[in-house]
Amino acid sequence: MAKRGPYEKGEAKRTEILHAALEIFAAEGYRGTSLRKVAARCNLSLPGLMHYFGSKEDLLTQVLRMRDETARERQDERTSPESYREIIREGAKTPGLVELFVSMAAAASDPGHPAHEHFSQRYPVLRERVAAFVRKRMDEGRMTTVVPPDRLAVLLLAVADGIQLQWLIDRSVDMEQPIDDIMRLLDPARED
Amino acid sequence: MAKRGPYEKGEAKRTEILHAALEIFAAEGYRGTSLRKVAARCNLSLPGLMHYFGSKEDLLTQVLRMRDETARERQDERTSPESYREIIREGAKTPGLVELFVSMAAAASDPGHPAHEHFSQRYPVLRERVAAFVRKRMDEGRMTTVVPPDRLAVLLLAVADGIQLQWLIDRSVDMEQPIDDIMRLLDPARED
DNA sequence: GTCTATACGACGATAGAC
DNA sequence: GTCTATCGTCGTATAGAC
Repeated sequence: MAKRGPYEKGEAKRTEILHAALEIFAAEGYRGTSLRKVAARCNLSLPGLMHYFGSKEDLLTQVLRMRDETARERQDERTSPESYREIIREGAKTPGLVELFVSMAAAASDPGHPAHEHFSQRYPVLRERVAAFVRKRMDEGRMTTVVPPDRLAVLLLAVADGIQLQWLIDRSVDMEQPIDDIMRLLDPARED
Repeated sequence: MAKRGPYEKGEAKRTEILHAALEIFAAEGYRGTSLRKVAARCNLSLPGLMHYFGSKEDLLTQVLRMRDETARERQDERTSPESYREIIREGAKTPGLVELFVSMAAAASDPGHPAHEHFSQRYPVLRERVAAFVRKRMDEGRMTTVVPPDRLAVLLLAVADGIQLQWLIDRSVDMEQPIDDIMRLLDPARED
């Protein structure tokens, strides 16, 4: 561990590729972006790029994973309507990545897809985190208890994903408003 | 108009192709299904199929359009939580078509995509239909008025789309439960 | 381990004959 | 209206240089 390992250069290149891929897909979208373009950006031949990633889907999966991790780091441990909005606001800046996320999620419905495991793990984790937040709010008396936390978590995640789908088609759709609306509807102190 | 036009056979073949495409994509999913497979099913060469549709995306767009129309016919004019659930229940039988819908929606975020116009028209229509339903419920005093109908429509559609995304990854997710939950949350007569 | 060169099969698309 | 033939590009696989 004292001496730097033999993989130092490789790891750096791997990261460079992931960043380049993220950039290109963010700019040009999922469709019409080829691995050869990504390879060229990294001054690499196509097989040179494939040395690091088993397949295109493998590369894309790791792009999503990296994106997920940086988003989580920024958010730390706290979950709140504000961090919720923050993530959405961040996504609004990069339509290409939202498109990538949605396309990958659809493709990953096949259990054989490399990203299937990623999403299979991701959703339960997100659900549990949201459920924990909901429970806290309930304890504070700031959230209705007519629907149990785990089901409320599914509902809240659905709102976030679904609004992104509508926004992809029509950028004038406000992605934060529905978040505000659902939170207000869940507030027991609201005046009807 | 009295005599049948010269397009009679062509129209029949066109419909046959659309049905074959829908079948194959429902069975094998969006990914990994080629036009050559669809052409073979119709006893046609690839260029023979392309004669009817300008491009693959064009064909897929018309598949979605056809699917949409049959769904609407079944539903008639009435919009209700029950018809809402009915559509979802129908979708649950054909994961391949749900995947197709989601993938197309993502791809159609590009204004140049053939399906962009389809989705651009579809969402406002759906929103208005749901909003009309919401307004009726409000008038009957069976729905909260804290959030205006048009915003509630966006919210309800987001729930429906979002839950499909979660279900694509994890088929054990109940797609009807969140619908029930949100309707309950919107009911002013609910006991908190 | 890192990378280039080359080749393969399949895809969507097009040109032109019949 | 439908075909055969062909094109360019895609993701992928293999051989081998350094």
